[in-house]
Amino acid sequence: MAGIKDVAKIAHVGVGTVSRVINNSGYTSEETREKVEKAMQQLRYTPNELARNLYRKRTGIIAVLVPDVGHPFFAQVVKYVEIELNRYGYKTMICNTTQKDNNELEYLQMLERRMVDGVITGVHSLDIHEYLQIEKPIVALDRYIGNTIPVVSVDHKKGGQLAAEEMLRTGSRIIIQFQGASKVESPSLDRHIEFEKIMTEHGITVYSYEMEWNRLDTNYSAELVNKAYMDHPEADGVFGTDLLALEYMKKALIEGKKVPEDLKVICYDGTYITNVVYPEVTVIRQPIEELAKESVRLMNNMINGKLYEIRIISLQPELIRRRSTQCD
Amino acid sequence: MAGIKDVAKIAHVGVGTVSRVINNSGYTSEETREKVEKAMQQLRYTPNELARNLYRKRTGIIAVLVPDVGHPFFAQVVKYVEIELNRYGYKTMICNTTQKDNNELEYLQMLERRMVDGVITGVHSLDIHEYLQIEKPIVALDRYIGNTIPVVSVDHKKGGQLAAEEMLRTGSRIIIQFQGASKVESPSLDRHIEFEKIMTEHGITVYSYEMEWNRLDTNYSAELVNKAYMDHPEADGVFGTDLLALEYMKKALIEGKKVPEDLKVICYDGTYITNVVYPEVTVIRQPIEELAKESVRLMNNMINGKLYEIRIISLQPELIRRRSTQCD
DNA sequence: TTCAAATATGGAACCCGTTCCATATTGAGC
DNA sequence: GCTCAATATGGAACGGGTTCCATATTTGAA
Repeated sequence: MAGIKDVAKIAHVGVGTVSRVINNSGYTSEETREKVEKAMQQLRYTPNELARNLYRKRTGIIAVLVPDVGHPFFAQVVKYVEIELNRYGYKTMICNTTQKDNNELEYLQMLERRMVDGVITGVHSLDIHEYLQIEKPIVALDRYIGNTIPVVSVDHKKGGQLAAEEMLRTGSRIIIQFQGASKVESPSLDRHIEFEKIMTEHGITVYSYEMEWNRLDTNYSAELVNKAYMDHPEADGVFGTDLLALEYMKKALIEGKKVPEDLKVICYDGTYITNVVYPEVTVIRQPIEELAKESVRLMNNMINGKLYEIRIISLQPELIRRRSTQCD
Repeated sequence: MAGIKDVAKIAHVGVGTVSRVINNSGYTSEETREKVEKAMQQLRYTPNELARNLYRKRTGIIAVLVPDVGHPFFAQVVKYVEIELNRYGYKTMICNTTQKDNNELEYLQMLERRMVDGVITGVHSLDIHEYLQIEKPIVALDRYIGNTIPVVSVDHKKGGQLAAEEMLRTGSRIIIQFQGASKVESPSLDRHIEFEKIMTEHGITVYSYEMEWNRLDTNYSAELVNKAYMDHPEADGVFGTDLLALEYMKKALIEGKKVPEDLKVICYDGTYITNVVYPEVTVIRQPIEELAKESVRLMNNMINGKLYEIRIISLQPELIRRRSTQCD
């Protein structure tokens, strides 16, 4: 592979001059510039980014950690984060953490090894402790990690409230709720706490089913849904993330229930999969694009030493009312 | 940041010795090793991966190019490719190419700039020409790019045949088909050609609707589906990729049709979204995991200079029959 | 005891760019 | 014609590792 020295030799100039031509920095005469450019073409020279990065102490790569890129919610998150990172000139490295727990640690270490300039993490597996050790740009998506790491999160309490109000409006009496494991401290639990609180205050029964994190495989959710259905076949409302709520709705339809007559459905997340089901479902749409935008903005500020907000940026979820919560 | 020299100084040894301890290479006495390790801990030393990579001329990063990570099919592809790359010790960089066309070129250039060791491409936007210029490890997913670049693809002809046979079995007479733009030479077109061929041979009418690549947004597909439905409301069968076929089914259900009585549905891809709809749909499942495994295996062989198959590895799609093609 | 092989270690050279410093030349202003 | 600034250029030092070579010491077999 041709290096800068080869170019310099062919063009009869010094390496510094070649570098200046490549980077358009310092002074170069038109004549020299042409000689160098000709030599570069002749040798099909491409600068070695690794050498540059070594000197510049940056790679322009941001690692994005998610439990499962295959999951519609995280797929959307990754998509928009990638687009946004790209706008700022960063490359996106991704990491599924579901398979092996220590993956997360591995990627955090890449920060210290200087292979990535920052980490945007949307996972919950690792002990907070590990994060706090690292004094490098880290942004958390929807998770509190100590007081030093900025978090971008959605106002899930509001989301739970929206869902609860909508459910109350429909007059449902017995509701199945699917939520993440409560042992993991995640802002997303707020919606379920709030939902349950409001419902209970109004004398509505809520049965909550917890789903383990890191168990995003289809069989597991199918089993959970079946169990929930069988436990309380009299339920007339369901609230949960897209896949679970829809799977529950499917189960109910198979069992002969009618939606919305016998069962009201509210999906949390509102990813594209909610667009292809019938009857059309009411969703609490998460502001995924904004989540991505904010997290990348924060990341960029951290990297460039600009001021940034340490604490939660609460983005607003939105209720989109459709047929599945229509009454009469 | 502490470097290897600092460690060497603290431990009163040479830099070579420190390097040997870190890499467990060459000879080191137990005593020295301990001194060095102590010094490393004391300084919280972490080797700079960039410097290593510069010397080793590799980064261990593979770029994965897809039109849209948010799309369920590609999300699955990326997921399994990432898992597989991880097994081989590589990191995954992703790139959505939908937004800007030149992104694809940009990532190809990263190969030459040595920021990535290889590219696995699942996109169709760039001129083949650009690819052929590059003498670096490239693996194509489901796309022919010249004679030098290995391709991993699915036996789409077989997929089309499976769909056609199933559709014939149901006795549908007028079928709507959604397919990618025919101007892009993609193996995936084979399924539609084969499907249409077989159906036509049996005197069945097939109306094909082409979807532009790089238009994976929801509105666009909704419009296309509406148009298809309105053009031929008498259709009694639909065949297309998950999202389009399901969206069509939804439209039909809204319009009062019954599935499978009035409309048979076959989804191509069979991603998880087909698991949450009612009625349950028949799918031609693409072997995404195998696709990922094979492409990564090829990539690894290319990188390590082992033998690898240049030509198509045809993986088999699978018909999974469900309610949407049930007759009586 | 002797000598080759094994073990141990330091440090220079290298990977491939970028930047800085030293030096040279040109040109404008007086 | 002289001076200072602007322009131009080469090359050493550097970034932070790895490897190789030279040299020193220890071990084991004869």
